Amino acid sequence: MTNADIAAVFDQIADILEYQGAGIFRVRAYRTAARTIGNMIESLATIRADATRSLTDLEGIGTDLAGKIETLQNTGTLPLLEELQAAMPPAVFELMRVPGLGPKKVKLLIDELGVTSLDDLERACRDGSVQQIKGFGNKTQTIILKNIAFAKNPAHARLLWSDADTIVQSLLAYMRICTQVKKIDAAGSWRRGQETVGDIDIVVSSDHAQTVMHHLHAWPETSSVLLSGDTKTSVRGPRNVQIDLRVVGDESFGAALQYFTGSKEHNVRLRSRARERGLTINEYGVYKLTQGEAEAARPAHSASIAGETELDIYRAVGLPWIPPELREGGDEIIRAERDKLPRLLNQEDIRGDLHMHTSATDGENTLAEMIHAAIAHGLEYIAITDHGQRVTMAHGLDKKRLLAQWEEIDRLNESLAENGPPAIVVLKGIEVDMLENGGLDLPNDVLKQADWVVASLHYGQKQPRDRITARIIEAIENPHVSSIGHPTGRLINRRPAYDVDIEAVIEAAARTGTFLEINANPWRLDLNDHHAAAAKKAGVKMVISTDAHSTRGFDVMRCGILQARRAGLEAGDIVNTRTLGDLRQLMKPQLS
DNA sequence: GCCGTTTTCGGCCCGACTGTTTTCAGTCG
Repeated sequence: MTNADIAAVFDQIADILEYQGAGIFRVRAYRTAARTIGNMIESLATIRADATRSLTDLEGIGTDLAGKIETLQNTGTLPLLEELQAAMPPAVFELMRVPGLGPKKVKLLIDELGVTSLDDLERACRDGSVQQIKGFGNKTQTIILKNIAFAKNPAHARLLWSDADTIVQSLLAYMRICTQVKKIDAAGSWRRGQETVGDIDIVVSSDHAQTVMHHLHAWPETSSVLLSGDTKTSVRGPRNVQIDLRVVGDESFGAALQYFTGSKEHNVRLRSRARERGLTINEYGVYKLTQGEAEAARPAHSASIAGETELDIYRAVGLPWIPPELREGGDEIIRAERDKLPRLLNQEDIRGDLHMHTSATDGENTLAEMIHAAIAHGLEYIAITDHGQRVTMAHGLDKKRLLAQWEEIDRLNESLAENGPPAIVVLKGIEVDMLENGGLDLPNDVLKQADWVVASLHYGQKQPRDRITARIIEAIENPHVSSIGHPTGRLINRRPAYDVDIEAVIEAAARTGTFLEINANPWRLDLNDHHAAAAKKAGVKMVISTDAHSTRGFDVMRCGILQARRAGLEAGDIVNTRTLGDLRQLMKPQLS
C-alpha cells in the first residue's frame, strides 16, 4: 500500500468515527495522521525497513497508529475499518454533501426516516416528514430542500484558482468603492494559492460593519444572501460560489486575516503554540491568559497584545511571518521556529518562458506576435516549442517545417540584434512526443540542432504503469531532451494523471540532469506541489512554463509560481530564473 | 488517539450564526 492509500484509510476512519459521534480528538488524531502521511515524500515502507527509525517518530503517529500502518502494509486491510464500514448506512456521505447537514442531523434523518439517498431525502422534505423530527422545523426543512438541489448540481465543484482569482479581483474592486471599507483582503484557499478554491473569504476592517455587509448584498453579482449577522455575512456570487465576508475593527485586521487564511490545521497548531506560551489567539487578536483563565470556559481576556497585522500575530508567538502558501499544517511552524523557511520564488525572479506554441501548430498567434507579447511581458528569452509531427490533430511539425521555422527564428534573432542588445532572445525549440512504442517523433539528428527540447506524452495515456514510466525515462535519458513537459498529464477536475512511477521519473531526472516542468496552465499545474517538493529534495531542477497557445497565455505564469511556492521552491530551484547564459551552463552536455 | 523542559493523565483552538430553543446544539470555517 502506498502512503496515499494509507492516508485515505485513516481519513475514511475519521469520517466514519465523526458520523458515529466519537470523541472529536480521536477523530482529529486520525486526520492528523492522514495529513502527515499524505504530505510525506518518503514512503512508509522505507522507514519501516530502516532499523534505526520508527514510525512513531512521525508527527501524530503513536504506537496504536504505527501498528495499524503495519497491519495495512502486511495484510492490505484493517479490521477496524471493516467493522466501521459494516455498521455504516451507505447514504451517509451522499447526505453530508448537503450544506447545513452534518453528522448529527444526517444520523437523525437516517434513524428516524430511513432515508437512503438524496432523492429519498427530497421526497421526505416535500411530504413534510422532515419537520416532524425533534430539533428540525419548517425552516430547516425548506433549507434542506433548497440545498439538495445545490448538492446535486455538478457545476458546483471547486473552482480553478485562476477562475476564483477573476472573481476575487472584481469583488475587491467593487468593495473598495464603499467608503466605510478601510482595509480589505481576500483570505482562505485563494490566498494560500491552492489549485482549486471552494469558497471565497473576504476580510474587511471598518467601523460600520452593517454598511459594509449591505454593500456586498447590493453587488450586482450577488444572487442570494445566505446568512447575515452582526459582523459576518455569506452570499452566493458569480458561478454560485459562496462568498464569506467578515468585518472587524482596524486593530484586529491582521488577526482576522490570519485566521481566515487558515488552513484550519495550521491555525490549530498556531493556537496550540500560543497556549503553550500562556497566550490565546482568536480572530480579534492575541491575548494573555492570566492564572485561572486558562481553565475558564470562556476566558475574559485582557487587552490584546497583537492583532493589527499578521506579522504581529506570528511575532507574538515567537515566529517569523509564514507565507500563506506554506500554511497547510505540515512542518511549517517547526521550520519557522528554526528559521528554516524557504525564501520562496517570486514573479520578478522569472526571466524566460520555455514552452509555447504558435499558429504553425495549434497556437492562435504567429511567431512574431508571440515574440512581441513576450517582450511586453518583460521576458529576456523564450523558446518556441510547437508540437512534433505525431500530434497530427494540431498539425504537428515534421522535419522540413521545423527546420523552416528555425530559419525564421534565426532571421528574427538577427533583426532583434540589429541595433544593439536584443530585447529578447528566441530559442529554437520543439515539443517532441513520446511515441506509444517508445522513441520520439523526431530523430536525434534534428533534435541536436535545437536550443531547447521539451518531451511530452500525449498518446497512449492509458498504458500500464511500467510502460508509461519506461517511455518517460527513455525520453529523460535522451541527451537532447532538456525537460519533460507536464510530467503526469492530469487535468484538474477533468482527467486523472497517467499511471506513472513518479519517484522513478524523479530519480532518472536527477541522474541525467533533465529538468522537470511545472506546467503553469491552471488546468494542469503539473508537476503538483508534492511532486515538485520531492523533485527538489532529489536535487532535480525544474522549469515553470506557460505552455502558451496565444499571446494571452503568458498570464498563467503566476499560477505556476504559486504552485512552486506551495512546494517550497526557491528561485535557485527553477532554471528559468537564470540568465540565458547561466541556463545554458545548467543544461545537459550534448553528444556531439 | 497523541503527547509531555511543570505533566504518563488530562489536556487537546476558537468564535459566529441559525433554528428551535427557554439556554443550547449543530454546523461551518
